[in-house]
Amino acid sequence: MRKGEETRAKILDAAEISVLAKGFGGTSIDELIAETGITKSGFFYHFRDKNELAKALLERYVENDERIYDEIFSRARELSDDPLQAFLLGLKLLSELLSDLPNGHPGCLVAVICSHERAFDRDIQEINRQAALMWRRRFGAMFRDIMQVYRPREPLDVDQLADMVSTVIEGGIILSKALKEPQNLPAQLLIFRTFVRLLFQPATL
Amino acid sequence: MRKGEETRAKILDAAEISVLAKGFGGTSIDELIAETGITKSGFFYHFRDKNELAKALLERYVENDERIYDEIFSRARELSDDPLQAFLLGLKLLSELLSDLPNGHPGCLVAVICSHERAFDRDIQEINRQAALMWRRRFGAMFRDIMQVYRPREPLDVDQLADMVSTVIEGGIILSKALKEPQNLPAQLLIFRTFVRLLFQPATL
DNA sequence: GCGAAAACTGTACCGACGGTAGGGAACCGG
DNA sequence: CCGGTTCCCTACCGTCGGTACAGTTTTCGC
Repeated sequence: MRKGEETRAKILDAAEISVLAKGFGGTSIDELIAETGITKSGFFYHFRDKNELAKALLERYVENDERIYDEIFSRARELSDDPLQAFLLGLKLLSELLSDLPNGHPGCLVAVICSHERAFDRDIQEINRQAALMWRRRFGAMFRDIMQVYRPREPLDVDQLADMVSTVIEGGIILSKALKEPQNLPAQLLIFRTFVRLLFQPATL
Repeated sequence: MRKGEETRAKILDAAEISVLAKGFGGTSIDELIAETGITKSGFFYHFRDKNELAKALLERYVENDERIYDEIFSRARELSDDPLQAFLLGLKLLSELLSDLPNGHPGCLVAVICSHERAFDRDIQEINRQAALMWRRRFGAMFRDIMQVYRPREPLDVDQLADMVSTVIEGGIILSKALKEPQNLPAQLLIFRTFVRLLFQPATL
């Protein structure tokens, strides 16, 4: 029982690395079984087909993603009672975390799935959608808290503003990869941070 | 001679649709030749292999992309002499264009290539990088023009600010797809527009 | 209208890959 | 020691990317 989960995890580890580097089509099952030292039958014992592998991979990825966000923003919350300051601090911490990754962000599985749309069944697309909705809820709640205290200088839809956090992260990942400038993603996050600060800054002068 | 280019274009048309929908791995040559009514030998007469197809596809995509940006922002420039107003107008026009696409943005080939990194040779990755650099130059020039007239409320790196345009577009495409909300991308662009307006707005009150 | 190049077609083949089928075997807790 | 879990082994299938190469049609310049 525990052995099975161990093997499963090893497969998922190898698959995640390969998928983020080469896409799903570029990831062969033969390659995964070679890397994990398992046989083909062993692989298909754990996953009915490649689609189920993708599903398990995405589920694990999203869970982990949520955990990281939980950690960062709860830590930021501990450091400041003010919801705006806590959010800005959270963005800073996230930016630093991303900046410390030696080879840059390895890529977002949600984005990879989006680039393959039709190749996956509705299950997977629904997991993807729910992941994006969870981001929206998370950051939306933060902006609502902020708006209890600060008035934005421009009226903006809270959900759209919340989506912008994900937008900047996903877009930043792509640009970092295209430009081969890993520091681009954390930089983009900091610019967004400046925008948010500007948005809720009380009118000075 | 002209016939050859016609066939080539037909292949590229079919390939672009399929690649944006299913990724490169999900696009089979057999499928492309079926759709264009060509034979396999005919396909390989035009493209040595799949990699060369990808290269031609990306080159064509980037050229077209540049053309669209040229049109939109030169039109915006005609409508306003003020560089800030022209840029804000350009974003608005772009947002409207994207909003009018019935099924949303079909996807960005540059982003697809990024999700497949290792599967392509350096040629293609270099084209991708150059495309992102051209975006940076384009929008960077606009922001420099703006800064000749307006002082930003916060000091920001011009290139990073320029990259943010691409970031929001790429990220918006992904989020629109993940959420299955095509209107998300134009909405994100408008939020960014608000941010830019805020950034260069002279301090009021 | 003719000859040469361009633009294909047809056929046969290869290895890699995703996936299926089914018969085991080692391990492990009760 | 039984039985489930967790695999391994072998053999096989269809699809796909790609090669090889000979033959045919289409197009274009002269």
